[in-house]
Amino acid sequence: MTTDRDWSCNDPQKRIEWAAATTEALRVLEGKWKIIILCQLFAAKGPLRFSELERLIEGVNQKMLIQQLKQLEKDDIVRRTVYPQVPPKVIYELTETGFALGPSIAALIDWAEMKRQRTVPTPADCG
Amino acid sequence: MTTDRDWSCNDPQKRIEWAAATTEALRVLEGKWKIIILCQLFAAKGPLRFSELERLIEGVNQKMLIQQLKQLEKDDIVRRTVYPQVPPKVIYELTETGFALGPSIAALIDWAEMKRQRTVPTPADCG
DNA sequence: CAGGATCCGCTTCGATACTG
DNA sequence: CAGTATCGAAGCGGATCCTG
Repeated sequence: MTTDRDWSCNDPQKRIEWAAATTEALRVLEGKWKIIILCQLFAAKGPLRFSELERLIEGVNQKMLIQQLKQLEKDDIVRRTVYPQVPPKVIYELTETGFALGPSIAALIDWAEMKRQRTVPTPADCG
Repeated sequence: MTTDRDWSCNDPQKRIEWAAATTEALRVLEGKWKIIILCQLFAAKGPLRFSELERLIEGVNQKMLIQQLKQLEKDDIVRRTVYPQVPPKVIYELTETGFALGPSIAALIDWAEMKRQRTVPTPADCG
């Protein structure tokens, strides 16, 4: 893991520039559902249909899902493929850039799992 | 890396339950500035003062920074320590749970860096 | 099935001004 | 320095109706 990498910088001005550039790059992940969408796409290990995403992501509605997918597509994180048939079929999958997020997503999923195991079996539940 | 881990599940119902639980766990990272804040705290390899965070995170305003930090504190991701002195000094640092996000954060930073290097030197700039 | 368009209320965000 | 208070702007969420 790269946990021990050193991003700090002796030059305060460069440190701020680095921070600004990082902020800018992460801006494409802004949006309430984007990381969750990416988690599901990554965990699926393959393309997902719109309806599958909708079912996997609890609490999202069509409008928001479409909006966030559009932005991810525009930012070249996911690719949208339309099959010209009736009824229509549209699949979403990670682009190369999106797939490069794999390590982050995997680590996030692991973290979520750990957090869940740590918080679910609370002693308070035993009365 | 855990990129080759298998989170998929043969049982569709369990797959949906897993997705819901993951969504729920990731909810604490919702908010426009949280991941960016965590990136900066992680890259700093130590506590940061409020004013330092403010300087490092371009585009954030005091109100949002305070709000997001408060939520992160409530969710036990960051710890807030007040030094009772004049002028006031408050530091923020990762808790154990927050620090456990290290691998994700590190990978996100790497991704941002890669994305930057890939998109900045665009051939279009050469006319 | 996979959207698109619009309206509406709610929540979040952003800018400025002010406080201990 | 590290916050609060306030207010307008933007984003989110739900409902409804429509297209191919």
